Amino acid sequence: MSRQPDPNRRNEQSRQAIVTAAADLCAEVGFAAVTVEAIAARAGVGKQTIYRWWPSKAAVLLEYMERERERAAGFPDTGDLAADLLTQTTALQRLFDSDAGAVWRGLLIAAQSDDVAADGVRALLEQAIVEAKQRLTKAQGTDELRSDADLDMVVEIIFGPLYHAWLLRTRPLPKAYMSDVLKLVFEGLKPRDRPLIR
Amino acid sequence: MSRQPDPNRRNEQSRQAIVTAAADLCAEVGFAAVTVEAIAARAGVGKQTIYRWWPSKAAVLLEYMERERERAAGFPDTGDLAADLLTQTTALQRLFDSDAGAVWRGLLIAAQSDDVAADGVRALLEQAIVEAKQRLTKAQGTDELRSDADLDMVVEIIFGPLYHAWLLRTRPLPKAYMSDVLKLVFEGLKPRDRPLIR
Amino acid sequence: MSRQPDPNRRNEQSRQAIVTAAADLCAEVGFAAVTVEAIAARAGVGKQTIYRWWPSKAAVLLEYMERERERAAGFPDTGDLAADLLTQTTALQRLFDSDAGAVWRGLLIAAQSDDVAADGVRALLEQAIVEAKQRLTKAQGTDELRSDADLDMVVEIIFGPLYHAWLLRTRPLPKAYMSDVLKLVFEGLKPRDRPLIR
Amino acid sequence: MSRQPDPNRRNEQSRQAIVTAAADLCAEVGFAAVTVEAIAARAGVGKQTIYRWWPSKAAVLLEYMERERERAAGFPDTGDLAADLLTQTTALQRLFDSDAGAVWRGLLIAAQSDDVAADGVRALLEQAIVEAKQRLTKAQGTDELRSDADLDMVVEIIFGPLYHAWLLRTRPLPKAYMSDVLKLVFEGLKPRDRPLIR
DNA sequence: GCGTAAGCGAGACGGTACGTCATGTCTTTCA
DNA sequence: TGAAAGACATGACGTACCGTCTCGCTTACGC
Repeated sequence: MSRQPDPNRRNEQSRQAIVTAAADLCAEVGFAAVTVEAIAARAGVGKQTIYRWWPSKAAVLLEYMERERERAAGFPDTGDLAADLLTQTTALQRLFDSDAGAVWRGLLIAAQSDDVAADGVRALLEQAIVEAKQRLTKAQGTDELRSDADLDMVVEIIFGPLYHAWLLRTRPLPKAYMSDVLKLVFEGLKPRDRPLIR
Repeated sequence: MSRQPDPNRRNEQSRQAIVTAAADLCAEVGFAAVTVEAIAARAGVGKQTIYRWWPSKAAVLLEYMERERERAAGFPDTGDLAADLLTQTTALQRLFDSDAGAVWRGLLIAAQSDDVAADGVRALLEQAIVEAKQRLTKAQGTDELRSDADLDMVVEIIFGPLYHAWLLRTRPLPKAYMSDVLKLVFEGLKPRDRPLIR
Repeated sequence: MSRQPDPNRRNEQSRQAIVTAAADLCAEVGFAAVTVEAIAARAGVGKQTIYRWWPSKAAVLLEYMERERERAAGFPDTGDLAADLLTQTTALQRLFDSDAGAVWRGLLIAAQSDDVAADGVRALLEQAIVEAKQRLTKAQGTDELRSDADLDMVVEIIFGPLYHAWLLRTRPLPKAYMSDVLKLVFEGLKPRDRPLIR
Repeated sequence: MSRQPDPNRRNEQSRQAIVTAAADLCAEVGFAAVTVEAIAARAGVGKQTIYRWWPSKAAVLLEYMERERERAAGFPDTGDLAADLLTQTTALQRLFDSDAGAVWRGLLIAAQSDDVAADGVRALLEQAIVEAKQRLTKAQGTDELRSDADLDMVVEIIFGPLYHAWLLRTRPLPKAYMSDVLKLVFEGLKPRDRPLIR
C-alpha cells in the first residue's frame, strides 16, 4: 500500500536545486562520484526528498537531460540536407564537450545496469532518431539521399562515427570533424570511378 | 616501500579461476553486480589474492579480454578488402553477443571512471585500430579505398555504426547488418548520378 | 515570536482521541513503539495538531496519567493506618497491571531523558508523596507510626518494594504482596525478642 | 546461511575501545543520546564492527556492566549481617552515583523495550539477588533475621527504598541513607512497645 | 631434507554510501 | 483560522562492499 507523493505540493526550489546539483557534480567529479548523499548535501536537501521523487541518481540526471533537450530546437530543416546534418551533428559534438556531455555519458553508463535509466535513455535516443529519420525521409523525396537506404542504418552511419570517437575516447576530434565525415559517407569510401578530366 | 609479489610463486589455478569467475559473473549478472567479493567467493579465493595481482575488478576483466583477443587471429588479409572487412566486423558483431561482449561492455563502462581500465581499453582499441588501419593502407595502394580518406575516420565510419547500435541498444541487429553497412558506406549515401544503362 | 494557539478554539474531540490513542498504543505495543506519527494515524489527526498542543509524546501520556489520577480519590483516611496503607498500595499494585501501568512505566522511562516528562513525573510523584506523608504525619500523632522516622524514608520503605518488583520485573507478585510487606516493615526484620508466652 | 564471526580473530583493542566509548558516552550525554554511530565514531571503529559482535547498543553497555560487576567482590560476609548489608548497599549507592550508575540506568530503560537488554539485566539482577538471599539465609540461621520472612521480599524491602529514590529521582540522598533505612526496616515502623526505662 | 619465506584461504578491520524511518517544522488545502 | 494532510531537512538506522590488515596453512626454494 505504498503511497506516491502528491506532485502538486512539491517544492519546486528543491527540485531545481537537486537537478542542478546532480548535473554540476557529474561535470565536476564524474558520474561514478555522484552519490545521492553528495547531491543532497550540495543541494541543501534531505536524502529522502530525492528518494521521494526519483528512484535513483540516474533518474535525476535524466530529468536534467530532458530539460536540456527541450532547450534545443528539433532537427533543422532548411531544405539543404547536407547543411542541416552538419548543423545538427556539430551541435551534438559541442554538447558532448559540455556539462551535458558528462551527464549524457553518465546516463549511457547507468543505462547498462539500471532499467529506469535504460528506458529514459532509450526514449531520448528514440526521439532524436525519429526526428532525424523524418528529415532523412524528406531528403529521399528530394533526391538528396539514396532512396534504397535503410534509415536506421543511415542514422547509425552518420552518428556512429561521432559516438565512436567520443565514447571510446580514441582521439580528440577536430572542430570540422563532422564536416569531413559527412562528405565521406555521402560520397562513399570507394575511389571515384574515373577522376574526370576537367 | 611496498613490495610487489613474486610472480614465479603465483598460483596459476587461482589466476584462471579468478579470471573465469569474473567473466562468468559479468555475463550472468552484469558488470555492476560484479564485485571483488563475489569474484573471490565464486572462484573460491581470498579477496587479497585478487588485490595482490590486480588493482581492480576491471583489471581482471581486462585480462580476460586480452586472452580472448589472443585467441582471435589478427585482421584478415585475403586481398579482397570488402571481404576482409565483412569477416572482421561480423566477428566483432558475434563477439558483442557473446559473454565476451558483456565483459567488453563492462570495461567500456569502467573506463569512464577508472584510469587503469581506461588504459587497458585504450590499448585494446588501439591495437584493433592499428591493425585495421594497416589493412586499409594496403587497400589504398590497391585502389580499393579512396586514397584521400583519413584512416582514423574511415575506421570510425566502418565500426561506428555497429558500436552505435550495440552500445546504445537502439535496436536488434540482423545477421547481415555489416554487409549492408559496408555496401552503403563504400558506395556513399548520395543517390547514384545516373543509374548507368548497362 | 512564536504564537501559541488559542485554547478556546481547540477541538476537544481531537484532544480526547489523541490522548486515548496514545495510551492505547502504549498499552498495546509498548512505550518505545509509540510515535507521534502512530498516535496521529490512530487518532485520525494531523501530526501538527499534536505538536501544536503538546511538546512531545510524553506530554500526551502525562495528560493521560493526570486524568487517571483525578479519577482516583486521594489518600484514604479511615483512622486505621494499616488499613489505609493497604488500600492505597493495593490500588497502586492494581494500577501497575493496567493500561495506566504501561503508560506510567513509559513516563518513568521518558523522564530519564526528557525534561518535560521529568517535570511532569516529578509533579505526579510529588503529589502522591505529599498525600502519603500527610497521612503518615497524622499516624505519628495517633502513635501508629514511629515518631522519630523520617517520612520520606518511610514512604520509600513502603512503596520501594513494590516499585522494585514492578520496575525491575524480577518476579510476579502475589495479590497479597503488599499485605505481607506492610506487616514485615511495620514489625521489623529483626527476630522478635522473646515470642511472648501468651 | 548467515555466518557468525570467529571470536578468536577478534580485535581486543577495538572491543575495549567500543565498550569504554559506550560507557563514557552514556555518562556524558545520557543513554538516549548514545547511538551506534556515536560509539563507533568515538571508539574510532567501523559501525559494522559493533554490529558484528553486539546486537544493539544495550548489549555493549551490558558488557560494560558485567565487567564492572566482576570487579566488585561478591556479597560480603563478616558474620555481622547489619554490617554486611550496610557495606553492600552503600557500595550500591556509590555505584549509582558513578558512570556505571548512568549505564545501569540506561540498561534498565532499554530493558523495557529490548528483549536482549531485558535478559541481561535480569541476569545481573538475579545474580545480585541470589547472593543477597544466600547471605540472608545464613543470617536466619544465626538468628539475625526473622526466619519467617520471605527472602525475595526482604531483598525488596532492603533495596527497594534505594532504587525508589534513585530511579524516581525524588530527592538527593544523604551519605548515611542506607544506615538509617536498615535501622528502620530492622526495627520496624511500629512505635516501640514500651520505650524501656534505662 | 629442512627451515624459512612467500602465496594462499579466510575473514575482521575502518570506512563510505546505500535506501528506510521517525523526527519536528513548514506549507497547502479545506471547512 | 484551526485542523487534516503531507512535504520538507535532518540524522540514525542496519546492510553491502570497499580496500587493508592479520591470521594459520601450504607450498617451494636454498642452504
